[in-house]
Amino acid sequence: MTNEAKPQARTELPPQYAPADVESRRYAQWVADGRFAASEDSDKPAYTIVIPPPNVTGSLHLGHAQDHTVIDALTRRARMRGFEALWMPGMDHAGISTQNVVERNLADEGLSRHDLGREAFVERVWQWKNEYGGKISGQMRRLGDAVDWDRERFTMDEGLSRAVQTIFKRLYDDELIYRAERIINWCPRCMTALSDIEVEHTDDEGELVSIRYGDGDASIVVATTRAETMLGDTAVAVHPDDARYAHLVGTEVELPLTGRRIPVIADAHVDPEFGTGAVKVTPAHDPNDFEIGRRHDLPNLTVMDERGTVTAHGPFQGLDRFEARPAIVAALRADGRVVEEKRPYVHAVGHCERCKTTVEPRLSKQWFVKVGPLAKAAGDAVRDGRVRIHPPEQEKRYFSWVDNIHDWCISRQLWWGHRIPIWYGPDGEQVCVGPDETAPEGWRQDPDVLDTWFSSALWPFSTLGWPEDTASLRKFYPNTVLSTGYDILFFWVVRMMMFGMYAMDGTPPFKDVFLHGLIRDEDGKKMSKSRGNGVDPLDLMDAYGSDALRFFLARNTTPGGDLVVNDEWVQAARNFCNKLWNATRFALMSGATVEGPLPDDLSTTDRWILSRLARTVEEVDAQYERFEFAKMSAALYHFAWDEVCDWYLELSKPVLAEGGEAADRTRRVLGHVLDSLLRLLHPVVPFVTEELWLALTGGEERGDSVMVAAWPTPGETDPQAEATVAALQELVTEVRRFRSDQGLKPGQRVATRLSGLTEAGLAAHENLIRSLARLDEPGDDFTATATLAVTDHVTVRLDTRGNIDVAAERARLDKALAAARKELDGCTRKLGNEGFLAKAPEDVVAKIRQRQATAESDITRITAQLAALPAA
RNA sequence: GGGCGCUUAGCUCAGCGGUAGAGCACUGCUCUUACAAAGCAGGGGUCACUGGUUCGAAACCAGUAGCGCCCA
Repeated sequence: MTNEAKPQARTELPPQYAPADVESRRYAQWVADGRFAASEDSDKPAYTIVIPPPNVTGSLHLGHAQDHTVIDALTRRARMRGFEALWMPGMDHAGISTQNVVERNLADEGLSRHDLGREAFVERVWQWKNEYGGKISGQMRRLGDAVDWDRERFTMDEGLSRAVQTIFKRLYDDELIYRAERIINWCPRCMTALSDIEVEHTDDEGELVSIRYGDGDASIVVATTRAETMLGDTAVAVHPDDARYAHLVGTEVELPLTGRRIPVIADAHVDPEFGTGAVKVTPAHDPNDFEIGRRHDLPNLTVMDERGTVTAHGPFQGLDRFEARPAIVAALRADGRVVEEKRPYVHAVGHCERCKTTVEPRLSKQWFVKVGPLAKAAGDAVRDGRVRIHPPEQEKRYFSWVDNIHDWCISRQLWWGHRIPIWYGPDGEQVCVGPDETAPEGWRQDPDVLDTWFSSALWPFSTLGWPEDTASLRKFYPNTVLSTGYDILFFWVVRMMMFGMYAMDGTPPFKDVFLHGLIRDEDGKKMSKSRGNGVDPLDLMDAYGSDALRFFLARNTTPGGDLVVNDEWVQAARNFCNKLWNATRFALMSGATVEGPLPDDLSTTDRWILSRLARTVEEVDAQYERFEFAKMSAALYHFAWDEVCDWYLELSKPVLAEGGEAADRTRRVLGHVLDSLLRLLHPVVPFVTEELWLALTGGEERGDSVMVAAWPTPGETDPQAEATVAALQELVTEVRRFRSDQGLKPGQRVATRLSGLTEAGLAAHENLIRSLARLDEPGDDFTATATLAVTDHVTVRLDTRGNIDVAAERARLDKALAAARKELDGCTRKLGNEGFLAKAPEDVVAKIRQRQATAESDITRITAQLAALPAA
């Protein structure tokens, strides 16, 4: 290959970036080259993040895309910084939702899971998983996720199931798992127990009915929103100090409609201020009443079955709970028992997180984790700084939860999931069976399965081979960072903390927890399946490219902050990718190179851009450390667009056109700056940077990749070059503003005489100034028709040949004068204030004095210009 | 009911004691050979309200109003 041929080939980038031509090709190449694989045998320090396992039933939404962008950026950057970076992929089995989906499919065939039987049904779910579970991995490939696919895990895999059984057995043996009859949240539609946090509370319109129990002097009025539960009342409770009812405590009243007599009891938990101060007690159908019942040895009378159908004998038997309510109120009314009815009465009602059905508190025998000691350890790990939560404000939520935690109901009346490893003997014995143990002959296994979060809680180490002492586990545990939305802090993060520390000898599962916000639609509403306002990330990627979506997400990801989706912003991110594309295209056309060391004796503008690059590297590193993705992205956006493209490339054009050694040096600096910029951007926008970096460096033939290029380190800053270029920018901008105000066409060149450049330190840059401001040298017939005094030093005389719009110029100067006067007034007022002079720090006073002086000279200069204007 | 947080330009947000900022949107002029998915220039804010602290408050304190989230 000849030297001439190569640069020629390198200029052949099309004028627009076409993501579709690049993305799938690059991703396939990365996978083929094994770029994502992490090795436990590596000498490099480990950097580990596990994917928050998506539900196998679903597909990724924008919230996942945001989370994946963050994780991918962190791990890609870690890899470039020399870490053995592992991003662990996988999915969870999503017990309730998956079972629901498959049951719905069965229903279409007119079948229920009971028609199939347990074994066949579970087989059916596996079939479904194998058929449809692939959608998510396809989405991840489109997003560019650099996950180690060879390590992909599923919570129902054999190894992970073994981990579940192992930890269950350990917790059971440590008496941290127990079975008890309690009031739990029951979903009558899913027909299973739910944990507290799987219940969503909303303010719903209901009714408040006041009912008189007993008769005459021995009557007492109670209020309820759930009249149908009165069939199961076993007491009426009042506060012990409530004088109104003191005479009734210890007596019995007749329960309407049933003829049963129930006691009036005194309990300190009754609020005498609420309603009549007397409450009906239904221990089998309300958690608070259950506690009262326990304290007073009341019978638990269950009057509804697991479908929410009334089972109490009598006229209401067989009615659904929502039919029974009006029927019972009507009967009470007919009986003269209803004292008052409030309708609508707004109160908090619990709903099943998965299907939104109203949750029924139900007395039943379930398995629980005793979380007290586990939560204590999890809280301490954050309190003593072993685990840091970003942003720190979220720590309060974390603490309030681990400090006030309730035992965790882990059994679910489902078939899809990890079956509880407890076996019952013929005489009521029970045994917990470990992974390599078998239950005694003839014993029966508990029919229930475990909450999905029980297995998700093991994710940071079960995916690495635990309970085996694997090399992977030793290398990659604890994880470095855990990134997820703040909405699942309790669902998942706390539980990983509890189980991780329990299983791994007190070592927390990760060092940093990064919590980002939720995605909202354009109206600011939270995106959710039930609202139907979700956006498919694939649609946005199809329209604008993966990098555009990723850059948009990164640029709007703040610790704890929500993100509003707007098509125009994704478009703006797409435009940014195109800008990068064209900057590199220009560089290639200009012969930019990455070969050899940076030359000495660089020009001021070369030193300036290198100084700005150094500051950008520092800024990007600092923001990454703080998980400030928005600020990190903004720093790169600003550097790339405003400094490299808008100024450095424009400043380079005349130098490159000139040719010679100066041009060679600039070609080298240009190559260096773009090389560094592409590396810095790669973790966020992997595809376009790979394509451009390979083109710029010629790395394609070497089988190279920006993925494994070293992360830039900050170079020297050059304050002197920065000051000079700042002055140059001010001068050029001032001339451009004048031109624009005067209505001069952008391309129109204007003969101009510049004076005072030497004093301003800009003498060496006159040709650059002329190039950027489109100013020609004055000819023989030069006549200054307008004068600009830009700073104290520089005067610009322009020959606009009578085209001067005096009114426009006067308006502009008047405005500038007003601003300068306002500034002068402010400064003078401050400096005339003795309190300010006496108490303000010296540097502040000096700064104000400086500003006062500048304002004064501005006023003098502008006033002179105004005076020099021809009369209107 | 308890707790936490928010209120700054049309939108989304940054700034958290010392000249009110960014991106997008908007207006004007331009196809100036990297890019019209662009360039250049510009307009736009009593920093929710009321008090207080301070030489100085968007920022600190107290209260008010509205909004949001979490937990019960």
